[in-house]
Amino acid sequence: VPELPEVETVRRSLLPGLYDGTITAVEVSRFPLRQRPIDRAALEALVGARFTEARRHGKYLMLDTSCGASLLVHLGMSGRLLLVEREAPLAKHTHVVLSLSTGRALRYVDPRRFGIVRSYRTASLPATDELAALGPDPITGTFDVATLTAALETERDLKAVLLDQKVVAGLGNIYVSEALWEAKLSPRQRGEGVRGPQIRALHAAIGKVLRRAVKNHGTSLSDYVDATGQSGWNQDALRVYEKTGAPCRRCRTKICRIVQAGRSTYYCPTCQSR
DNA sequence: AAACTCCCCTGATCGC
DNA sequence: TGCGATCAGGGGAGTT
Repeated sequence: VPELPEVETVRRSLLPGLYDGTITAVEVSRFPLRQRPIDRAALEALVGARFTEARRHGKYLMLDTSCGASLLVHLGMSGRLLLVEREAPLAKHTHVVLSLSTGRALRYVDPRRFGIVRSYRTASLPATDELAALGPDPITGTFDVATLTAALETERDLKAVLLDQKVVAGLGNIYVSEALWEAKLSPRQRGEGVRGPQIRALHAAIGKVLRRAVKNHGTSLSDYVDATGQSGWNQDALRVYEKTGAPCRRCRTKICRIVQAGRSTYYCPTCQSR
């Protein structure tokens, strides 16, 4: 499940090599990504350009090029962005290949096709359907206690608020559970019931779990790997996610799993009681 | 506004 | 050994 730390790890692992050479060819599969056909012509317009910057906002990667267009990538559930030798074996479910003059290739692989690979004018990226409504990035952006406080003025529960990409961009199912455990807050607590000190604790917890996960090169629970095919090791640092029945590290109570909005939430019923 | 349901999609897993 | 059902969760869309 690629969330902010996994996408950031992909971004960093692209940097050795991404800016070298120019794009020489584009190939796309016949399958749609997220129910929309891949825009072959828009991607082919990148031929001749070179990558100049690799940026990230939440779970989105923005790869700027010298022609004024950017590649916008979202990994969805099962997406992989790989920078490999041109001749490396082609993985099943490879949907986009950008060949580089260096003999390498940027490949997008996504079995479930929930992801996005699109090209936009760099200047228009902030106004795109994908990015326009995104909340601040909690690592690089302006996600502060005041922003979180305002977002918590709601009857929605904490799980729903933190998963909402309009509130803060980059948290997914894993890191919401982890941040709420860190802050000792119940995922079922309503936003408006959270008081000042708890809001500060939650804000700090979000930063802490995300920074730790980035340091650990992301969480490789199922099949997440970076752009060079390397796994992360943050799964060894998880406190609650997929830890049903294991003892809470703080109080030894067994970790519980509940379902909220059709998604699993893991938490300690004792030290996250409110 | 927010909750609800349904949908997309493949691979792993499980029961028979 | 295979085969269908179930589950996983990133989103979006439509309805209440």
